Amino acid sequence: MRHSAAHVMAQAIRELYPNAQFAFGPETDNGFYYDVKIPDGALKSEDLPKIEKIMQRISKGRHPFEKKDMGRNEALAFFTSQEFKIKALEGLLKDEQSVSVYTQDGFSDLCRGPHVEHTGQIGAFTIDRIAGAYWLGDSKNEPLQRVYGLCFATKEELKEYKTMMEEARKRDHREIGKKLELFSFHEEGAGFVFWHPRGLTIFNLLIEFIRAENGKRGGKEIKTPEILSVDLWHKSGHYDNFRDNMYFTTAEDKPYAVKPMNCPGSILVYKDGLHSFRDLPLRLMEIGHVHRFELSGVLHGLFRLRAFTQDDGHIYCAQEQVEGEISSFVDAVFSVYGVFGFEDITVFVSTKPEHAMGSDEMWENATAALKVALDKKGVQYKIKEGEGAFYGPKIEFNVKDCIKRNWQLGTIQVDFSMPERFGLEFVGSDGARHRPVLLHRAVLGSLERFLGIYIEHVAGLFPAWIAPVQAIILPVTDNQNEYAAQILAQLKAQGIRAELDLASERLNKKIRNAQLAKIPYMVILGEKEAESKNISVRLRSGENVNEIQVSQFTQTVGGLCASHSTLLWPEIPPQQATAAE
RNA sequence: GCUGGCGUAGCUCAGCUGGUAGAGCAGCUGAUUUGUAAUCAGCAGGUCGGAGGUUCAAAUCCUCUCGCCAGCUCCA
Repeated sequence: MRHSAAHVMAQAIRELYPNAQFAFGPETDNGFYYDVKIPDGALKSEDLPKIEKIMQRISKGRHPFEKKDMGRNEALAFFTSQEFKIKALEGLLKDEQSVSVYTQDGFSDLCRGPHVEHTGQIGAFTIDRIAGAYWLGDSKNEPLQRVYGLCFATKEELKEYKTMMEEARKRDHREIGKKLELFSFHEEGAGFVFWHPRGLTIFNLLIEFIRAENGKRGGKEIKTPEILSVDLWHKSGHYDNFRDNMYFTTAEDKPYAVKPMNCPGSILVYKDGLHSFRDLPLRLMEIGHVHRFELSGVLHGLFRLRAFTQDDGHIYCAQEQVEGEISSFVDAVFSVYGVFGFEDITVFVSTKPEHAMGSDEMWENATAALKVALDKKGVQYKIKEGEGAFYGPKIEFNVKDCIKRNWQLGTIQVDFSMPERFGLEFVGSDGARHRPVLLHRAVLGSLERFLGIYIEHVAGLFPAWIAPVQAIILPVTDNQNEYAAQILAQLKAQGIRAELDLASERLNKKIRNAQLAKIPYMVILGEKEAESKNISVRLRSGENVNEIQVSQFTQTVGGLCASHSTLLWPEIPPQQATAAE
């Protein structure tokens, strides 16, 4: 349907620009696009509504899509005025005996199909935007204009999608990060994030959380240097495979590299001593800060940085322990994601790529171990053929956020290559030296990216346990300032991250400011509270819990935080995350 | 990196075809002492991203550069 819509769009564009040249026009996840070239001109944004209008007309005409097979030479003759179709026939399709051509309403296009029966079946669509593209996606080739359309079976779905996009725009973590004073970016360091006090509070709480999770599961934390001799990176293979993404520096004429990954450092720690089979599996975790050079055009808020922090881990184990380690890692992933409200998790197993190290037997064993571990747990997964790392197969974990976008987070990879390159060993029960298997794993991946995703997932409405400011105290008048200061001290003494608003403003304004800062608890202190020595609490969700004791508040909040609850108050349903102001 | 768009006060933005900058919010000061989403008034705040150039005159035009945004770097 979407692909058929692309043909209809091409027809509409040809009507506006009769000599338009068409390249490729496939479907996308939510619509379609077509790459076009307008000789001696360009499509303008004013053209989009016109195109859409013509498309509506064509659609209403219910013109049938007719398929015709023709020989390659016949097609070459047929498309003489379409330079890109010729190029396609002479390039990509040069080995084909015959190709197919689809025609609707007098417009013919080279196409493998299939198509819907007639143009009335292309559903609800709209022309979205124009962007730049190149013939075959190579910037050395001729520039084209890519016209994007959205297309869904029904108007309702189209509308739903538009609403979702609007919602996504409002949740943009870059905007929320600015409004909530979490972090900033500066020209002086493109691609590097500057954490502000509130953002760093969240970041540190996240580390604290993941550190505890790792510890619970037998992880031992290490920390390795950020700059290491280039020799090490030659040995690890990063210099050969990853050099373009690395930063280099020199001191005393010796070349160094800033680490883009933590594994070589971890391996040096492992190698610093002899290991018995009794030590395995050895799970070395590292909250590692890595630098990776990325092309300027791909930088994107916290999602794509040039320096970020991984909740990395390297597990050294015997071959027969791999399955068990995978199994417990999967448990960890599901458990951790659940805490953040990511319930919809998709699992992929990526298999041997074209360029790979190690024997087929090794790959088969490792891939089988991954699959068996997942099967035994009853975890459904999909295969990504040939998408594994060059050193081993991997499992990838995707989550769906509350507006149904997919994100890849954790991964666990089996590595036979590094243990070989670095000559890793352990002494087995037989007294002989054996080679351990290395598992690379990360639950959250990049903490920065994870926080970006999480910010958008909750639209900045952090649960109490990770909210940078948990409570703000709002005296109704200056007469309560002194009482408010006492309450502040009490809350802080109980470990609540609290602040006090002493501005000479009305309560309404203070509440508004607190709401905009998305602070979970507003502690309101007026004459009544000062007298009774109680506090009244307004929840961010609008509910009130009036006239309670401070200890009741701190115990309740403490309990909710300890369990990482998403509730703001017991028995009050959690706040629906919306991007509203 | 490439293509296109954008860059004006801390933030969000206005500033027509060139005549050397303006609003709201935030900030500061004062008044007000207020009970569940914006009290009033005053003040202060900008080498218009940066560097060149055209011009009597540049935020406005040109060149370069930096950054941001969208897209591309799979796909008849």
